[in-house]
Amino acid sequence: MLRVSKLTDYAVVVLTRLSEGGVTDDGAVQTSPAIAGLTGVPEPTVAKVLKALGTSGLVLSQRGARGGYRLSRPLETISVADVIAAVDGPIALTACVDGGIGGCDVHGVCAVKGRWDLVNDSIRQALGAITLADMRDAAIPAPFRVADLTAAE
Amino acid sequence: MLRVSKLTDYAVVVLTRLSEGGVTDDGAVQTSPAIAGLTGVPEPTVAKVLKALGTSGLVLSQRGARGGYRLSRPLETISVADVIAAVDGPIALTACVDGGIGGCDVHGVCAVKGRWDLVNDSIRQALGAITLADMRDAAIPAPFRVADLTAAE
DNA sequence: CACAATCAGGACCAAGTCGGTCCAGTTAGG
DNA sequence: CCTAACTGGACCGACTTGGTCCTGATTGTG
Repeated sequence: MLRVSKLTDYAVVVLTRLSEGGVTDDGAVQTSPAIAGLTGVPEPTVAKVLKALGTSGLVLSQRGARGGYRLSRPLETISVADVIAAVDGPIALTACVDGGIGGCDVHGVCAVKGRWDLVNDSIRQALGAITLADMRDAAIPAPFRVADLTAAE
Repeated sequence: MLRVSKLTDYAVVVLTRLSEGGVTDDGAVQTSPAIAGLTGVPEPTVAKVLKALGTSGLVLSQRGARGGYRLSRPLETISVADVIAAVDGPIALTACVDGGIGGCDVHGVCAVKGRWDLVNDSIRQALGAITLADMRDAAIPAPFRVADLTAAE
């Protein structure tokens, strides 16, 4: 099905919310409970997503009292590939990818060694070309966008 | 992780093998056990993959004794998207896609409604542009291929 | 100086899906 | 008429995923 995890979906919501400053724009950072309340996503899940995002450097964290999270970069510079890589790990469609951990069951007759590489590259390229700003704009009214990649079959 | 199922991987192997005619090219069709023996994939799994491929029309089946499977189209005209759609179902990265079954938990505040559409379209385009022939050629020696989509970042 | 708020990192468990197997039925050739 | 092979389904075990919670570290505030 080629699905991305629900966590990635939440990450997009959270990042978009972070970019909008929240209801009370008294400071630069927003807390996990505040974001949870604004997005409707359960608090522990929000915290989990924020942690993964922080580890990957997509958001900056301020610890201690009056702490919270804020974006490290504007939405326009964050690609979908970045979010997926942060939450779901590296983008690779199959188990036997570039590096190749070597866990192929059919190693002797494996006919697909490395074949998915160009597919993976193509996916990475497609995902790297779409930013969160594009996704945000796509949800609004929207028939006036560049339509650069939407000319699919 | 954006992974495709292992079944899809097997499907590529099986289809490639079908295109090569097998060891004994006495007829046009190849049986499931024969393909299993040639690829190393377990026979029941091969049968399952072939069935899904047959349902989608990617392979043609001949029932009865001396029956078997054969490709309905040359590898050059079968895209990765076709295989994924046949084995894993329609390509959609998230639960709430175009049609929208309406099972959104956070329906009231769901901030991603329709946002993934252009991502899905981009993925479909990328996957539709790569044929099984491309993947087959990529596994051989191979720095002399068209390099049409391999110019990723 | 002590307390409270908040992030950090992990373990943990339930649930859904996926991979894989098998069985009964149907078709076609020898 | 019997055998070989596809067809379609049910079925079960295992893995990953989604989600929760707990303990510890850090920092601003009273």
